[in-house]
Amino acid sequence: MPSSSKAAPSALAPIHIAAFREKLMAWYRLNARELPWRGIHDPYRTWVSEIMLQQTRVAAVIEHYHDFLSRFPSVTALAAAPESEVLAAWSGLGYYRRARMMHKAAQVIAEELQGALPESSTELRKLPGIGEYTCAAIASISFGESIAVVDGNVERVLLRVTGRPEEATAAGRDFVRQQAAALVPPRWVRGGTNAAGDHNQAMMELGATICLPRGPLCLQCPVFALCRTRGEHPTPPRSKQRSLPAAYLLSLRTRGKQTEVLMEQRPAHASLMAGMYELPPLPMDVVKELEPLLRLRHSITNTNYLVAVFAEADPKSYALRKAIPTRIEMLHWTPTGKLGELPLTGLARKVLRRLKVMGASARRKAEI
DNA sequence: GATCCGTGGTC
DNA sequence: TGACCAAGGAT
Repeated sequence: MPSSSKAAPSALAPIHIAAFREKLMAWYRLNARELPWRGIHDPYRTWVSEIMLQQTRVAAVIEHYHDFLSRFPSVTALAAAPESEVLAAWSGLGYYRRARMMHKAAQVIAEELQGALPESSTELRKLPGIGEYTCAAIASISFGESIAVVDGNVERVLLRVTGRPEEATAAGRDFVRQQAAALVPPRWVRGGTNAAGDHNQAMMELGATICLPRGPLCLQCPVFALCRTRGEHPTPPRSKQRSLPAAYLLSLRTRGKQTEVLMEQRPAHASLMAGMYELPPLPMDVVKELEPLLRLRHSITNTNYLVAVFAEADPKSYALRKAIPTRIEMLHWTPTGKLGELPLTGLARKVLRRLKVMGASARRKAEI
């Protein structure tokens, strides 16, 4: 334990830096997960993976990564696509601003940079959606630049290893940045080995698989011997969640051979999921006596929605449809086969799949 | 610097 | 069930 008020020597001693790197890399070579964006040599794909991975779990990214790339195989293809298609491919990943900004950045790259990503962190940083972490990640992984990444994993690893108490201050962040910078190896790229890029990925991998937020697996940790805390690292409490009921209408009709479903577009100026499509929301008082087709939970940031989906009890009645409070211009009958092309909210996508209105592979069918 | 932006798995 | 979390960025 670092204890005491006497300037605990929290920075890693220089002698330990080489040892840390070597132990980390030896571990990484044996234990790196095989991920779709590992071992590729395509800056565009690395960029896509890094944007998708922002605040998003690996499993969720894997579900979208291949589909996104088959729809938009290159920067120029992405730049040429309508925004709604980009959002449709992003549906379910959340933080839709990421998709909008990446789309804009692709247009800048296509129009001003001859379709090639900038190769330095400084130039990458100028693109929309690419911040301090992402520019360093792409520059090191794709181009071998010796620059440290600091994400949530790296921060946790370094605070634990050095024993510095967590402080949400500029000084605390500076400390972590300096430690990370001291650890990145110099540029060295030869035949499939990229010292800085591999080191950065190894740091994140250690945080993601060993130095876990709770219950770190210290006995499996390659740098256990160098660690000051052995996993002690209290984290500040978060704001607490609330639960709210929500109701939606599932309304289907037949036109010729097609089944259509009534969808509602969210306002273009909404702060949340602007312009995306969902099932029409119903006022709670309209449905309070009714039995839903489906109940499920859906959490958005700090709110846990207790969702119920209703259909007309009598198919010839329009009682629920008439109860939709939204302006009619925002409502659209959509053939079920085209749902995959629509920028659906994650909740709408989840409900439509659960009720088999939309197949899990509807997107692929729509492509053909 | 604080706040906002989504989701779904896990326990 | 509620709490917690995951490779941040923009404003």
